[in-house]
Amino acid sequence: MPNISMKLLAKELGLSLSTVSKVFTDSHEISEQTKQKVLAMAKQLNYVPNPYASSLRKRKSKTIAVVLPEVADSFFSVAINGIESIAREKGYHVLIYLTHELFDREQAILADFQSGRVDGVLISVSNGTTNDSHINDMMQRGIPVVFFDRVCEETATTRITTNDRESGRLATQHLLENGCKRIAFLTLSESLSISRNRLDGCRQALAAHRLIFQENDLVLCTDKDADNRDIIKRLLQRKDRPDGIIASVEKLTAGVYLACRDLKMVIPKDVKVISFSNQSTAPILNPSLTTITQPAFEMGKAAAAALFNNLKRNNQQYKPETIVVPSVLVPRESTTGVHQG
Amino acid sequence: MPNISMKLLAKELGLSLSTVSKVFTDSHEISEQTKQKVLAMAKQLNYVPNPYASSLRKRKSKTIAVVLPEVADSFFSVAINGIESIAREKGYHVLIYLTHELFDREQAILADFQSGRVDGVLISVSNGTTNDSHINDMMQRGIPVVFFDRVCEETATTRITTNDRESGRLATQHLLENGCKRIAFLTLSESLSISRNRLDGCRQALAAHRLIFQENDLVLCTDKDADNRDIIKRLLQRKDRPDGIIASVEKLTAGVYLACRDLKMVIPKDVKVISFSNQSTAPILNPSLTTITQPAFEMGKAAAAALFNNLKRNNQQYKPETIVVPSVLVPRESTTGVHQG
DNA sequence: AGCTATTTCGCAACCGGTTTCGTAAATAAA
DNA sequence: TTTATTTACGAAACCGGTTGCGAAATAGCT
Repeated sequence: MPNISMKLLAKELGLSLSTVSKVFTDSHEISEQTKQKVLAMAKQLNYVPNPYASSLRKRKSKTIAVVLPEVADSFFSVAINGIESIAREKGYHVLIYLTHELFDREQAILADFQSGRVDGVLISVSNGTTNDSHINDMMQRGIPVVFFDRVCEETATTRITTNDRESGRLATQHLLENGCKRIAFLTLSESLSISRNRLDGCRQALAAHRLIFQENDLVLCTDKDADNRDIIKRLLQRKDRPDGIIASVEKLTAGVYLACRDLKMVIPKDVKVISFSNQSTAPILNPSLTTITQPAFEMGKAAAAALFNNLKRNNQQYKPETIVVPSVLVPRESTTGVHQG
Repeated sequence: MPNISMKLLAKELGLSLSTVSKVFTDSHEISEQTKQKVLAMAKQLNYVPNPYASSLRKRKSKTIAVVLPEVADSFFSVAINGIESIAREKGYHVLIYLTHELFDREQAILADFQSGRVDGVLISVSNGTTNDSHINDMMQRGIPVVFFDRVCEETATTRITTNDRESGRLATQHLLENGCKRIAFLTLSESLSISRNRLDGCRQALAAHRLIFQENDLVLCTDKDADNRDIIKRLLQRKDRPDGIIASVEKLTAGVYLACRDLKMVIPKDVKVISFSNQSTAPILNPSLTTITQPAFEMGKAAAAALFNNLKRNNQQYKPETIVVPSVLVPRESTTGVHQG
């Protein structure tokens, strides 16, 4: 049995195809009476209109794409929830794509969107993204793009970020206030906007305390946990070792804890640790982990909401506005030594 | 400027629309020479065929749906990676939908798929799913469905699970071998297949040791962390309190650790803890957490692979096969007291 | 009643590819 | 050279809705 089409529905009702179609677009041309009749029959036959036929004619897909580096990180997991929640509200569908931090894959994914597959794109750029021409191509084709979390700052469109610089500042200040004299900053990338901004904030805070950031305290880690553990161990074995560590991404936390364990160093006595993290296990780590927690769900929602705004006014000119959803610093034992609820 | 269409491309080349189309389907009817010419021009003009026009005519969307309870859990996050990796390999696109554990939302989502939006469905059923008629509807329409992780055992289609029962047995046995006399089993749902199976395994292991499971040692938790903390505290304050706890889902772990902290009970001395979890922080918890780790990535891949198999042979009859990807028990301090790497 | 305005619906073109079929030219077989 | 095949391409129908426009039916008005 072929899926029932609108044509079939029309024949069943003794109406024309166009009349039935107009019922579904809720056209004023159709009387309330026949609308009811059609809707009733549709429900009875379990009819669902073919979205692709509609997309073809209307040149709208009612679909957005979410392009992410990966979903291993708990930030993106939660962000997806936020995105999905408002997409569903608007009756949109969500396609998901992973770049695995590869620039060429990111380009290939966006290139496919030239086809009209999606009406808009939400993107958190990959680690290796060096330019934004693929993004601009999208927008020139009339497909709005909204950045979230990992943004391209030069690109003229809406950006949703958290207050990365401010958070970096706060994290550093928090360490200093808890007695740290020398702070190391762990990062995965020097090019990513969020990393740069967090580091900038760190530098600012140090400067405010008349300290300057030593360049060898900027530690570039890899995406392999085992390597990071070694890298951090070496950091902690230096004679001028830091007494405070900022892990600028969630996945570096484990390396710090394990390195300390290996070296029999005690957090926070020997070294204090603060991490940019959304992990729900932060309170039950030992010691519990002081975190800068990003508002992942809210950022997801804000990003989707902004995209739908840009979708509505379909001019090609989007204002390069940056919406900032602030992170919160949650102090715990790893910096304060103080145990709390 | 309208997006360039195949018709435009054809005109540009002085060829007919159908000829150009046949180039893209790599038809034998077209000479190698003109194929090259068309492809070259297509690349030059940056032409990407409209997927919806193609879907409409071919009655294939090259798209699959992934229906999940939520992505807050790290299991699903990683599973998505597995799914996406093989979908991309096959040239398929991935739509994602969240049920938020609501049965009616799950039904509504699947009902939409009657439209032909997707060629196949990967689903992990919601907590509240009580029957499988919506799944069967899908399959009768010729849309294959593959379960993963949270399956419906009665439904006649492919299922990807981990060895839940065996793992429940192993977890229990592990606790017993480490000296536990009385074991509590924390769960979120009594209806979910995975919970039931894990519990069954637990019962089996106890029986093998000539112990029987006390019904009040089955503790039903909620999805609110604060409540769970209290529930677990009450459990640990009973005079016949357990000396071993199995958390059958990841998100219950925090409750156990916090409850113990509140009561000044020491893991593993006072109570040993094992958790079904994929959290990367397990090794750095204090004490480090013994886990049963599900092979999330492999399950995602297996599920997608199975779906594509069912997609290929497009008969409506799918064999109700269950593919089991085994979990691994990683012993750590929370049960053994022994510190390791 | 006569005439215009409004409501309600059907016809047909259209969205952008896909595919069947027909045909002219090129090649092979007789 | 004639006939049978094969090769290479174009015309047109089609997938399943959407929409502009025209026409019939009804309502409103003098």
